[in-house]
Amino acid sequence: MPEVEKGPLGRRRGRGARERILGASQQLFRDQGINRTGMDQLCAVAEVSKRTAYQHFTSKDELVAEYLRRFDPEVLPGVFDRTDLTPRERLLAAFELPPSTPLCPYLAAAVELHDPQHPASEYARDYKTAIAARLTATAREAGATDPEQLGEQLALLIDGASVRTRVLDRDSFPTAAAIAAIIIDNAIPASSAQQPGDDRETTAGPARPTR
Amino acid sequence: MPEVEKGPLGRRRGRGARERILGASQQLFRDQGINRTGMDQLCAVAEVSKRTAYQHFTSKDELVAEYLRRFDPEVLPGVFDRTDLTPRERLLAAFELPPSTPLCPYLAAAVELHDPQHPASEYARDYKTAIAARLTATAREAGATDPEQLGEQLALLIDGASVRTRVLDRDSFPTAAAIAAIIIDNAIPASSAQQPGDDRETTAGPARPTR
DNA sequence: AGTTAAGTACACAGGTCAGTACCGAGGGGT
DNA sequence: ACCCCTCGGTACTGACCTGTGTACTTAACT
Repeated sequence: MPEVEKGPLGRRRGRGARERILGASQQLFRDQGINRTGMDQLCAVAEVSKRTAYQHFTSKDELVAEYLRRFDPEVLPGVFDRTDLTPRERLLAAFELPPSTPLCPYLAAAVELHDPQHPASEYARDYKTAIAARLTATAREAGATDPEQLGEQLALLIDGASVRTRVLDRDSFPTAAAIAAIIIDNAIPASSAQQPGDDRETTAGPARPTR
Repeated sequence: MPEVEKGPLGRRRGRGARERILGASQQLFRDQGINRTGMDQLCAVAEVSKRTAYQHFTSKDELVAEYLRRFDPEVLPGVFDRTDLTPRERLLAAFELPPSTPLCPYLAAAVELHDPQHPASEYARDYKTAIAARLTATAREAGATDPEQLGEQLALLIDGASVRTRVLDRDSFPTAAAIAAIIIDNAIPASSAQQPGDDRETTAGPARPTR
């Protein structure tokens, strides 16, 4: 029989059922979407019995919320901690995502669930606000005259690139990065704390890869 | 009983079942999403029997595809026909949508269906490409040095504003319009008839009307 | 050892959804 | 008046999905 391996020594698939469930959620929700992924299939992939799953998460909704909470310490936030980059470079680095990035899971969840009251939707809103705040802080660091505005604008560019990449099935982040380079330079008076006029040449590097 | 009115004179709700079905689709798919709208509810709202619905559309998938096809002659395309505006004004007018605009149905469908092979997904791709082409044409008319790039960029801004408005529950089109104003001026040489390559001074001028 | 927490297997309740079958009835054109 | 097309109502099938109940097995801790 296709028993995976729960022999007398294989400790029966281990003790960390919760981790395996969340791992399977990341894979399946990303590949198939939330609504099209049933708990049966999820448990099969996680190699966990359904009973166990519902002992860890009282409902699928709760699992979805926890699944989103799992992305917090990864993805974009890593960009803001790179002290080897100037603030301006950090703002642009947010657009250099690996080509396999599918669709921001928060956007996907908000659209799929279609219920602003759903805990996952509210958490998505919080996350988006937090990302914009991070961008705003970095924009302020970079010397933007209106950091709030620039942060919000950059956040919009990221979301636009993410959703457009999905719909067109073609990487749209270079296009967004080109826009970002323009509005960043436009939002910083002359040069916040450097020699004036010398940001023209630097943009030619990472700001040109449009499409 | 709450019979709506199909009395001996109420002509039984008329002959146009197909129109009522599509009308109900627009309302329900917009308000509840595609996946969360069942055919039973849809038929009830359309005041149409299920039998009739499946005589007009062989499946729900086909209905969804037809529902998307219905948006063609409306929404954005109306902007491009406004001859009372200059090309540049027409590009900006694309961001002045009524505040009740929920989420581009093509984006919603592509995310909800989660299947690039679905006819509706392919049609969404075609539509997005067509919109970008329209923007590109207008950008060329406005004298942009790289109309393809500007058209693609503006399309990304529209989609970003649309999806972000949904997720944040707050109108993001003004933010997108501010970005659009900057990149449009940045992409048009000086006043649409000068030598390219010198986009330095033009960016500071009318690129401020943000939120 | 023995106890307890965690996990397993499997069946099943209860609901929803897409799609169909059957029959009846109205309405419009000719 | 005729016929035929369209629409209505309703019950139904089969699939799938979330969530639960029950009895059993294993790992870890003391």
